[in-house]
Amino acid sequence: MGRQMTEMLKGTLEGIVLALLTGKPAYGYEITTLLRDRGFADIAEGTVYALLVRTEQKGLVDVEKRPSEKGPPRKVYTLNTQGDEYLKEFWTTWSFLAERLEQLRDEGN
Amino acid sequence: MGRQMTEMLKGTLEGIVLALLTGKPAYGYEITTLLRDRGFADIAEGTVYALLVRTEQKGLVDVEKRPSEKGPPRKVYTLNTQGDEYLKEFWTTWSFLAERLEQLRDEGN
DNA sequence: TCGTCTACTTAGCGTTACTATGTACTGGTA
DNA sequence: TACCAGTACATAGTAACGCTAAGTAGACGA
Repeated sequence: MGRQMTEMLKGTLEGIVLALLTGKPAYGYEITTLLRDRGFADIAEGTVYALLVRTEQKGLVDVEKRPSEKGPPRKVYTLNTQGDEYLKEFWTTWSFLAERLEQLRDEGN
Repeated sequence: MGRQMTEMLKGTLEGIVLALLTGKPAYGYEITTLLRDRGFADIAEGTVYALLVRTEQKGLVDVEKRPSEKGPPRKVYTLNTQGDEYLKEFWTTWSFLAERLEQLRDEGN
């Protein structure tokens, strides 16, 4: 992973994961594959699990343990009301930043 | 400053500052005011100075000391060739991220 | 003299993503 | 049976970055 991308993901990866959870609950391993499918090929598993633990501690997601046919039990994460609220703030913050950056890039010639 | 914004600025603030330097050299204090004018009202001075030190150590900018009429001498930063290269990479990285996020937001309903 | 504006510096902190490694279960195959 | 790949989660240690807070220092007006 490039250094720039690593730093840029700080703060955004959380939003990305929460956005992936809107409407459809998912478990950690599943989320890492979803991320890979979306082009985030180099995000380490450990990163995702640590992030999920944090979001749970912040009370943004509800967790349910379900047996798997293929391995250890899955921890299924569901976005709750607080998480939805938090995600809205995320989009607001991101929009602000994206607008300023777009403007800067346009000026760049 | 919101926690989300603080985290999101990691990685992007550097690009923002380098972008501000394209074409027109500037000194630290000036850059903080430029940032404020652009809506980044809450970015601490210390943050900017530390960032400038880092960019200098990475060899992305050239520095020149010039006397000021109103206080201590200014350290004027100019984007050099390496910095320009780095900024290009920044835009590439950011575009990638912005596209994925835009897509995610669109799906969000 | 005091406060304000200009201008830069730095030590310590919290948060985050990455690296690396480990545990544990299932199923296929040699 | 032994081994390996795939599934699924966990965690200790590290690097990088932005923030807080405090400081130094010069110019200038009240």
